[in-house]
Amino acid sequence: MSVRHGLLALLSERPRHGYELRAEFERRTGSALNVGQVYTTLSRLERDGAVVGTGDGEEGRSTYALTPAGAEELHDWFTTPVTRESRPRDELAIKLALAVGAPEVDVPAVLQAQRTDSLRALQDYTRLKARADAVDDLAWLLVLDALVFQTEAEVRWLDHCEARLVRARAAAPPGPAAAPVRAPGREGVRR
Amino acid sequence: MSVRHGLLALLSERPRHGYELRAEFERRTGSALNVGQVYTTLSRLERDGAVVGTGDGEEGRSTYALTPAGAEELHDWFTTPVTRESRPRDELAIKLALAVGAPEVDVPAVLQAQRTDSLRALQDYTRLKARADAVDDLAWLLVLDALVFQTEAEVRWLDHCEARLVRARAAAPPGPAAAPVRAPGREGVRR
DNA sequence: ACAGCCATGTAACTTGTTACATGATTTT
DNA sequence: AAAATCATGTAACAAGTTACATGGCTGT
Repeated sequence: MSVRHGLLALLSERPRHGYELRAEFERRTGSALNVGQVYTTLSRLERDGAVVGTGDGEEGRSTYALTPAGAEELHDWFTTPVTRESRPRDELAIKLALAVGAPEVDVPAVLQAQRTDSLRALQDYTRLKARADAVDDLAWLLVLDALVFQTEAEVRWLDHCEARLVRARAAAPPGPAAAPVRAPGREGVRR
Repeated sequence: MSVRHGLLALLSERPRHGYELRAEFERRTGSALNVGQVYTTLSRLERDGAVVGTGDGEEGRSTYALTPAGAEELHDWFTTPVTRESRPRDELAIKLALAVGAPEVDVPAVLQAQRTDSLRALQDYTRLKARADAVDDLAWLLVLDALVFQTEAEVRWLDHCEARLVRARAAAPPGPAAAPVRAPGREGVRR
């Protein structure tokens, strides 16, 4: 619900209309946002009593403002940490976890392709950061920092995966050997 | 589409039925999966010709198998890197980016709450890793490594945010001073 | 007999997303 | 005059998620 709460956050500064919300959201978070979604989200927010739309006289250009209920929802968002359980599935981790068990999958190639892409992305972020530093845009700088930190961690993880794979192959190299011990059951990270 | 492709990956090893798919998916990826979603996803896969269900005689227990089309879709998944653009929005980054502009938001408190939660999660993962190491479950180990790397990066980023905030406040401390320069426009990470 | 797990499936709903239709205003 | 951008909205759909209904099998 990043879009929903993001719109609430922008409306907490002052009332705005849809197109402006989209532009501000993209400018500060660097996350593209389809205009259509702004309007669908705004109607849902209005339905839930979190915002009110002031039908500005004629057609077109209706401005939305935060209600007390919306302010409360926003406050809850800011004070509740983002837990791992609340995040969407990590597609890359799932892909690798299932790749090592699937037949006919060249796992090192998968790792290499991913690393190449991540390193390229890292260069882009560094370039963008230099530009963002010049104009002193705090919000966008924080987002870029996050992207850099995450991508660096990803590259390190990919290296780590390769090392683990080498070790695993050394332990039980060719053909169908004795079936490895299976984990009996585990819990904890479950959503 | 992690679930869709994840199911394809499991079916590439051998045909399975729904309940078993759910159990294997959870066991290897540590990502909880509602049984209902397995069945809805399987029917979509069947609709798209990626799997075939063998209506096993009587009611109950129908087994699903990969088709050539499904194998191709799976191959594409494995060979295409996960780009930043294809990932879901980063809720935490968005939250912080908008928090620094919103009035009446205690940003340091937000950072602190998030850090506490992340550090707690980090401890959990370390404990789980010790257990996973013992039973030698490669897939699950890779997933845990990813969680650790990501969470560590997140904590470092939170520290970094705090430092940036301090610097920003030192540069333009109290009341409404001269309006800071606005970024004129920027593009690149857009989806 | 009953609790609990194995197993399959459906209905309803939410969020996110794209594509499209429409028109006003601004720039070239 | 034409092109681009501002601006609002609707329709349709994909993916994920929850809750529910149903029934078989197993262990106590």
